[in-house]
Amino acid sequence: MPRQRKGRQKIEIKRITDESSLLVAFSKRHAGVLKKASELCTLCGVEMAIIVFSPNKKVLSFGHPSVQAIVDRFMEHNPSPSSRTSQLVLQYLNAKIQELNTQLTNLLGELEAEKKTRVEELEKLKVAMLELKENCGRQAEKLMGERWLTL
Amino acid sequence: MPRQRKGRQKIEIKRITDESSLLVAFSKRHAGVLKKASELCTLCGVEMAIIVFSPNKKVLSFGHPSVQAIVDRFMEHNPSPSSRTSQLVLQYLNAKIQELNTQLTNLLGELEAEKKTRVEELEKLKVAMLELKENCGRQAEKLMGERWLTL
DNA sequence: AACTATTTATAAGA
DNA sequence: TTCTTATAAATAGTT
Repeated sequence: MPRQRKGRQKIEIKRITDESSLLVAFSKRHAGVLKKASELCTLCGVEMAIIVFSPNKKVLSFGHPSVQAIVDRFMEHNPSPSSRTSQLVLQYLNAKIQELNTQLTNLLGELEAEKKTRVEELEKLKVAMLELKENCGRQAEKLMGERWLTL
Repeated sequence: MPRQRKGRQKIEIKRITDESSLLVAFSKRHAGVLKKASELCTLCGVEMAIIVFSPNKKVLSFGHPSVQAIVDRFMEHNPSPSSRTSQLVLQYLNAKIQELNTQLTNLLGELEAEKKTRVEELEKLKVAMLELKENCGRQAEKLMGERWLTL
């Protein structure tokens, strides 16, 4: 090299104000973090995930064996409020369905019983009516027989 | 320093076999990764999270502003199969409940109608029976009247 | 946990 | 974005 250059300088760890320097720094350091992470995984055989929202609002992620696997495992240890809530909602809905099913079964039974009762009542009345009719005829015959005797 | 020491040596990036060396390396490198991550957050103002399952199976995590916030945001972008599934289950259960409610309403209506029909039929038969009874009496009177005339 | 020789990461420049 | 290089920072091996 023809002349001496500055090379790396010590920097203060605070928000970089110049936008383009920030993007360059992000790109380099993000790559650096991922490299260190993958080395950690290989050297120590551990499982881990990194999720980053870049300055351009893009989602960058790293995961060994996969981000999804790690996040899922994490959620088991630390369930989020929202997942707790949907667990509760699920339990509630299941209970509600059981309840409605029970109600339906009971109501169907009641309806069946009602229909059966109706048929039975009609049958009884039919029998009663036939008896009434017969009784009416017998009484008329008896009446007529008595008249003949008194004459 | 009294004598020259070896200092840092280049290592191959492959699983460390000696368990205690592995634990030491994990501890140092894990700290290193978290430091790099926190510098990245400060320098570039980005949000990120790191989740690690240590060799001792403990969950170690870093998050800016919080692991939960980052994971939640990530899940919105990349819903896991399990959360997709529970969304579907939720939809299904809600639909099922609507259906059961409709069935219940219909069944209640049917039961009401059945009861009403039963009452009406009984009423009609009662009226018919009374008519029959009266008719029977009238016919008897008529019969008796005829008899007196022929005598 | 501390030390330090050395490797590795990276800020600045091109 | 990518390469180069001087230098800061991380860390392997040792104590």
